[in-house]
Order: sequence, then C-alpha cells, then structure tokens
Amino acid sequence: MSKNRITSAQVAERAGVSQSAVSRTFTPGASASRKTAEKVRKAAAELGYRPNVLARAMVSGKSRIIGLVVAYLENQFYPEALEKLSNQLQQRGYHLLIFMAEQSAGDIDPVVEEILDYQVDGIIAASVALSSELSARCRDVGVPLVLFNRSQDDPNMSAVTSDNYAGGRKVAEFLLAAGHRKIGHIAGWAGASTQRDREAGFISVLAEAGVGLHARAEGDFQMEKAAQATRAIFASDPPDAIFVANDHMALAVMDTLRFEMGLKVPQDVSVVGFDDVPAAGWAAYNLTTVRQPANRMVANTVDILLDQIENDNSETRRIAIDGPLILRGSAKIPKRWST
Amino acid sequence: MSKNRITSAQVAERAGVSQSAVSRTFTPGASASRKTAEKVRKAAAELGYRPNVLARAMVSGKSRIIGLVVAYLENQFYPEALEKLSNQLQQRGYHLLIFMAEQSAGDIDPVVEEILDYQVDGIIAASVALSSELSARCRDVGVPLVLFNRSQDDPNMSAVTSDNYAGGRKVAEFLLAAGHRKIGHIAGWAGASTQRDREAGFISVLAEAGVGLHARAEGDFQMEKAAQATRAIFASDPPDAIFVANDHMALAVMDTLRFEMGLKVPQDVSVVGFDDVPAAGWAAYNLTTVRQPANRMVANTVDILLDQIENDNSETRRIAIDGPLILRGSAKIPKRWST
DNA sequence: CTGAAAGCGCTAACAG
DNA sequence: CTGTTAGCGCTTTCAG
Repeated sequence: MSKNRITSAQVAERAGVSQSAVSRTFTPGASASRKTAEKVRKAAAELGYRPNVLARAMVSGKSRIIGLVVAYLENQFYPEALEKLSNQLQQRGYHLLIFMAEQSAGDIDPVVEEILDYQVDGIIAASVALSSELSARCRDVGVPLVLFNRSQDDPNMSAVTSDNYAGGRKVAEFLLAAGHRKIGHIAGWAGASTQRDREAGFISVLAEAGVGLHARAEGDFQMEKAAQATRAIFASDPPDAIFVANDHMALAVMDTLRFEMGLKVPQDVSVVGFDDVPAAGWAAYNLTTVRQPANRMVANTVDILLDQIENDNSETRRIAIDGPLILRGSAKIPKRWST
Repeated sequence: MSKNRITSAQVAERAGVSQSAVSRTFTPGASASRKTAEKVRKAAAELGYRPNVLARAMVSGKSRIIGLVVAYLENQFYPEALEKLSNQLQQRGYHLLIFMAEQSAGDIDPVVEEILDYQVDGIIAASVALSSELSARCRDVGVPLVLFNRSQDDPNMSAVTSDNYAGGRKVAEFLLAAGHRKIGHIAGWAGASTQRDREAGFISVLAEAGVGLHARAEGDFQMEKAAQATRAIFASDPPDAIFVANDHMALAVMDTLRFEMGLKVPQDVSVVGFDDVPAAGWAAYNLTTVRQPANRMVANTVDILLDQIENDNSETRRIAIDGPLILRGSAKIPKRWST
C-alpha cells in the first residue's frame, strides 16, 4: 500500500523516450526538444511524477537545503526573521532545515557537524557563536556559512547584523539630549557581539559627554533576569533613564517598573530598547527603540549566502545595516529633536 | 579547495576493510565484530568521516527529515510550538524542513507536493487545512501526516489539538458565573476548526443558560482586524465581557479598549482569550485565558507521527487535549470559583 | 562476521 | 537533440 512513487524511468517508458530525456525536461538548463518535452510532461502529469530531490542532490551535489541554527524563538525578533528568511529562500528554490541549539550558549559545534551530514548547500547561524575550527571545517567541505545577527572577529566568517555600535550611540545621544544624566544600562549576555557593540557605542557617547554609567546590571537577554536586574538597579539611587540591550528584556523591565515598583514611564524613568520587535509597537508598551531592519538583514543574508553557493564566491563579507531610532512613548523626547 | 568530503570507501581503505564493513559499523542494527568496528571508528575519526545522510536516505528510504507547514509565526503560540517540536524531533533523530504557507489560507496543496519531493518521512501541518486529495496522495506515497492545532473531518487525517470545544465552554461558564450577561465574541478566521470549536462550545453554554451573544465580530486572527472588530462592537451598547478567539487578538483588543477607548479591564469589561501565549502572562496584559498545553500537544504529535513512521502504524488518530482556564486579571473572577 | 555486487533515482558526460 | 553509460555514497542481499 505504501511507496507508490513514480520514477523517471516509469515516465520514460510511458512517454516512449529514454530516462535521460525525462531528466532533461525537468532540469532547468537542459536541452530537450519541444516535442519530447511535451510527451514527457504529459506522461508525468498522468502518472503524477515529481523528481526526487534527494536523488538529484546526490549526483548534482546540490541539495537546495539550507541549514539554520537558531537558539531560542522566545525573543520575537527571531520568529520574525525566521519567517522572512524562509520565505525569501523558498522563493529562490531553497528550504530551511532547522537545528535548535542549546540556549546555554555552549557547544553548537556538534550541531553544525550534524547539519553537514545533510549535505546542506549553506548554513545560516542565527545568534550563536561558532568556533573557528568549525568554520574552517565548513570551508573545507565547501559549505558557505553566514552569521545572522551576530558577528565574529574571524575574518573567514561572513556576517550580517544591524549597526549595533551606531545604534548604541543613537540611544545615548537621544537620552543625553533629553536631559538625562543618571543613566543605567541593562545588558544582555556578554558573549554576544550585539551586546558588546551596543554597549560600546552607548558608552562612547556618554564618555564623550563626560557622563558615566549611573548603574549597570546583566539581564542575559532573558525576561526574568532582566526583571531582577531592574530590581537591583532601582534598589537605591535609581537612574532616570535606562537603555536595555534588547526589546525582549525591555518589555520585562517596563512591566517591573510599572507594576511592581509603581513607577511611571517615561515620567519617572525613560526606557529605550533595541530591535523593534512587534510587541514594542503595542500600545501597552509603546517602546522607544532602535529598529533592526529585519527585511534588509534577511535580504543581505540570503544574497551573500546564495552568491557564495551559486557563484562559488568565497569572499567573506560582513555587513552592518543602519537602523533608525523609533521614537515612541517610553522615553522623554528632547525638545527640537529631529529623527 | 572545496569538496573535501570523506566517503565510506576512503575510510574502508584506510581501515583495511571493505566498504560495507564501514557502513555496518555506522548502521545501528548491523553486525560488525568489535575488532572491525574499532578499526573503522579509528580510521573514520582520523579522516573526519561522517555518513552522508542523503545517500543513506536514498537507499534506505528514510530521510529522517520531517516537513513542517506553518502559516505565520507572528502569533506567539507557533514559535513556541515550533521550538518544542524541533527539540523533541531532534532528540529522536529527526529534523524539520520548513515550508511557509501563504497566510492567505488558499492552496497549500502545492506546498505539500513540494515537501513530498524531499522524500520526507512525515509531515506536520500546523494551522493549515489540506484537501483530502492531498492527504490521500500522502497516504499513497506512504508519508504519514498529522495536523497540529487544527482538525478536519477527513477520517484519514490524524490531528492533535487542545479541547477547543471544552475550552469554549469553560470560558462561557466562567463569564456567566461572574455575572456577565452582555457577552460579546471576537472570532478568528471562520475556516479554522479551532475557531469553530471554541465558539461552538462557548455558545452552547450560553444557550443552555438562555443567554444570547450580545455582539459578535470577526478578527480573522489578526491584531489589526481584531482592533477594528473591537471598535465595531463597542460603537453602541457595549458588552461587559468579551471572549476573544485567541490571545494574539486579545492583546490587540485590550490595547484598543484601554488606550483607544479609555475603558478599564476588567472593571468596565472582562476579556478572556485562548492559547496562553507568553505575552498573556506579562504584567501589562495579565490576560485570563484557556491554556493550550503546548508541551503535551507537541509530545502527542511527535508520538503519533513517529509511531506511524517507525511502526508503519497507519491507524489515524485524533487527539484533543484538555487545557485549563488560567485565571488572571483581565476578567472578573466569580465569587467562590474553583479552578 | 565479512566482502562482493547490486542497486536507490537521478544527472552528466559521451557518442551518435 | 537523444539514448547509452557511468556513477553520486550508501545499505543490503548474497555467498562465503
């Protein structure tokens, strides 16, 4: 009862042509006469034939599948990116094979090894770090790899991020212009380049203005920890503004501020996030934040990856896309402030 | 520079055994002497050999990949489910190949055809409907299919959902017990079984109590449309309670009620949702809702699918898992109410 | 237990 | 343009 799968040979027989003729009519860049192609298509349609992608992959060396490593989908930025990534890839004839990495940073190397077993044409690593041995291994077997929303110093890894450093600077300039001087920062996981870059940009502007960080705590990119960080920071001498390393944490920070500590945002304290996830735009939060241009980040990621795959272009590229500060209601807006 | 892929033949040569010996030591249920296996493993390790999953799939007929059709990841319920699904499958040696279906309900049949091209071992269709021809086709080619969070009458399709009908009943009982009599409903997309079941259960209790629906509007499972539906319903003679077909819409409903119409929740109007997505638990919403037990839904989905794959068990099963009403602050709580 | 041989379904030279 | 012929890398009889 099972396995009623039609093969190209069966189609060939019915169409009265050779098996390779069938293959040709289903292979984009092949040569087949109109007549043959028609006969084949007809027979194929009658039989319900469809080429076996795996068999094709075996011989052609191209599986048309892209491995995606992703850590946790709780932060809305990732499902959004995943959806766009999948859509754009699908449009170009590729599909995503998902590999969940342990949140606990740790070794994603074995995960990548496993991906390689599937003969993927390329790999996208979202928000995870790879050892340089592993990236070397990918290069060895000729599988392009691009980091999404994370960057590494390794000159052999392509990466696309938003311009986190510039984003951090924008936040600081904005907060300073609004008159804030007691400014706190709730950081994400220190191992993430996004965290480091955002904070570095942020701090640099503060330093230029001769303003020090009034308070700092780590939220590890997790809501619960961000809430704890908030409590710690506000235990004494509270800041009048906070830059939270990403929106996901910022939502928890706002909830803690408002519902646990009875503070008003932005009257008592300004809050600024990073990412511009959907929830940041919801009325309940109305969070001022730096937008990561997901569409362009994804488009660039796909372009780089497919360029490497299809044109054997091995030059590694790293792109940081500038994202605007989105002014909403969670932070005081400086007088005379133009985007 | 590319294609430094080791094959079993190379390992065999180095280990001084036959290629089949290598295959056997890497095939779970195969017979190889301890000595041989050791030599092989050693050589494999030195060479960095890993079996080619695709080649294995070709001959064995098992690709260890599961196709997942999913429509849109904006509703937090899905990323959550996707993550759990992927993790559980990964643990059992399978991986998810993602196929995004057009949100516009329409034809996902071509998508499924495409999935079949990849020789997947099984298919999970999340929140989408399939034609029965398509499900028949899957059966034809021996690929098990299970519907996730959606059910269809087709007796040939396995499906796992929460008990949406019972959930709808719980909401109605709860609202009635709290004294509400002017009860409205904001529905999702009418084509979804979840919508129909939730509403049917809800209405049935109301009817038993001789209470009619005070108002009704469709939100199509989209936030913006849910906001519009809210405006429509509250344009005149507003209800004192609303059952929103899912949390995703309920969040938008609450925002509209509070920030656009200046109403208090639950003082002016009680709001109850369905799903218990993460955001429902955030302090800003604190939404009373019916929980869909994602963990158990996923576990059941995986069990059914793998049972069909690995044991050739073709019996179709449909499971509806009961989920509790989670009492939070968005709806008045009846006196003397025990879970 | 082990090697040799036969393919899985398809693409890619290779001659015609 | 077309058919024939090799394989892709691996699992699986089939003899030994």
